[in-house]
Order: sequence, then structure tokens, then C-alpha cells
Amino acid sequence: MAESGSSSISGENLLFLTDEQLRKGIEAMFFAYRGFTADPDRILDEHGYGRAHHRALHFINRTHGTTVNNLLALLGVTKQSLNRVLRTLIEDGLVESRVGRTDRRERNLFLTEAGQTLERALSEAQRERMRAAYRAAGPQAVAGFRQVLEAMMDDEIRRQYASLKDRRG
Amino acid sequence: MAESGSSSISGENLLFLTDEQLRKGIEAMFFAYRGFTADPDRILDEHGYGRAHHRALHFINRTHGTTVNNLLALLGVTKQSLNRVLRTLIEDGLVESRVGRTDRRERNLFLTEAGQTLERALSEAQRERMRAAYRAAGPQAVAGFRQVLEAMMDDEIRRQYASLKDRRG
DNA sequence: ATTTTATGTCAGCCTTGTTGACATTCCAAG
DNA sequence: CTTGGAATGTCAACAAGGCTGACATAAAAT
Repeated sequence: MAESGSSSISGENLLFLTDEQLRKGIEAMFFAYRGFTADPDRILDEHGYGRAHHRALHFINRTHGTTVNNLLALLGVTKQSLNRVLRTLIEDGLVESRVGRTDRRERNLFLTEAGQTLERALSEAQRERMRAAYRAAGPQAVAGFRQVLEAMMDDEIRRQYASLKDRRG
Repeated sequence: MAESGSSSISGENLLFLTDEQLRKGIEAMFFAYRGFTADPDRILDEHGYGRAHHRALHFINRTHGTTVNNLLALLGVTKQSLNRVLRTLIEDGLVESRVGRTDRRERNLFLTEAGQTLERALSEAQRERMRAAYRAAGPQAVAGFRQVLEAMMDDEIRRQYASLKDRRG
């Protein structure tokens, strides 16, 4: 490691930015993400689905009637990848694709009753994990958690995240 | 979504645990993880490697001389998956595998000079992102961030994370 | 009338995960 | 010494879910 930048940082309120501290944060992020996805993964597995299906269900539920292009931007994958997932969800009757009213090229996506049921099971499992973590850490920690995560996002993604924030599900 | 559980939670210090708050946390986690991996991913791509290689390099660097079994437990993958990644890293001269001294069945893993160089580039890119996020959020937020992440881990993983915490790299 | 946009689809490739089977090496217990 | 089991490595086959490229269609925009 020779001499990394942070060892030369001065100022008492910046002293916590040692490489060691940063590495702990990196590893915490890695391990925590495993926990974050573990519970939904188990449910998905029972239904023969993967994380890609979960993400699609989540954001379709989040923004009812969203278009395919919107979804692509949120998920950060190619239309071919998304389409494969979306096709199975539509075939299985979890998602409905309606031709757009104003622009008939677009497809507006909705969860069916069955889709809502699965989405609820998945998000409830994930919320339960998050709820337990929030309780254990306390309100102040949660605020800090959100601040750091937000600062870690790419600029464009942060904008999309922010614009999602105030919508109603 | 009808009526989810958390709406019945009472007590003033638990009011922040609404489904809406939890969902924001879930989405923050999802988007932040994208940012978290984005910079190393670009470097890995130039070298023809993937995230699996990054993880292996990270933990071999983290715990010099670790055995394959230790690594398996940390990474949470099968030995076949790890072995494929490890084999290419060894072939490419980034990782050295030495027969164990006390137990000759074991293999002790080390980074070569070239391996350390790549690991340093990867972790420096990731640390830089983390450093910027930490600076933007401030020390108090960082403490909360770590608390929530730690509470989100599976118990066994949290123990492994904790036992990694105090070692020297 | 032409171009652009939104979407879907086919084909093929890669990484990275999985299971199952099997070989080798070597420590340790009988 | 022999045998059992643990640690490791390897081969084969498969699946999820990314990717690119090419092409088709419908509809909006120019």
C-alpha cells in the first residue's frame, strides 16, 4: 500500500478516514448486502425466480404503469435482459402489459393480483430484515445510514432515487 | 399492499419504521451497491476479470496465507466456483498457492507483486468512492451507517466480519 | 414521406453461480 | 499398517442473468 492519500489527511474531524476504516466500511457493505438479499432469495427460489424478477416486481409495484424504458433506466440493464425476465412474469400472469393510451408505442406495466401477492411476500421479508436492523441501530444511525448510501450513488442514479422518493406506492 | 404490519407500531421512538421508510432504505441499498461496485468493475473489465476475482483478491490480501476453506466461508460460494476464479488468478501470476507447512493438504494463498498491484488499484478505486461518501455524510453518519450494516448481516457472517475487524492487513 | 423512438425478439457469448462424481493427498484413529 | 475422513482439485453439465448485434414492427415526430 506504500503511502495512500488518507494517511496525510489532517483536521480532527477527518481523522476517521483511514484506509483501515474505509476497508471496514467496504467489507461491511459486502457482507450486509448478502443479508439484504438472503430472505427474498429464498422465496424467489421456491417460485423458480431470481433476483432479476424481484427487482422488476419491486419497481413495477413502486411506479404503477411505468414504461419499459423507465424500468430499463432504473434497473441499469439492457432491454434484452429485462425483456427475458418480463416475458416470463407476463406469461406467468404476474405482470400485465397494456398499450399506452397517449403513446401507443409504449407499454404500461402493472402487477396483477398474483404479482402483488408475490411482491408483498418478497418485500415483507426484506422489510422485516431492514426493520430489525433499524431497530437494533436506532433512529440516529438510520439517518446516517441513508446519508452515506445516498452519497455513494452515481449522480444520475441519485437523481432517479430522489425522484422516486416522494412518490406514493 | 392493503394494510401492512408496521402501520400498527406505536411508541414515539419507533415511528420512523414505516413501510415507506423501510422501502426507501431498501432502494437506497440497491442503488448504493451499484455505485459501490461501479469503479472496480471498470478496472476489472480492462483486465478481463469479474467481481468474483475482485473478491478473491480482496480477501487474500486481507488475510495473507489464508486457506481455500477459509476463503470459501468468507465468500459464501462453492469450492468449484472459487476454484475456477483462483485457477485463472494463479495461472496469470497474481496469486501464489503454497502447500501448508503444518498441514500439507491445505493451500496457503498469497498475492504476488502483480496481484498486489491489481488489488491496490481496485481497492483504491473503491476506497475513493467510500471516502467521498464518508466526507459528504460526516463522522456521525458513518457510525450509523456501520451500525445498520452490521445489524443487517446474518449472524454467522457478522461473527466472521467481527473476527476480521481487528486483524492487520 | 422519412426518420426517429419504443418495444420485442432471435442468436450467440460470457461470468459466475449450482450439483454430482471422482481422484489425490495426507492426517489421525484403530 | 490399514482404514476412514478431511482438504483440495478437477471434470462435466447446467442455469441465471448479464452482454452485443441484428432485425422487425408500430407509431410518433419531423
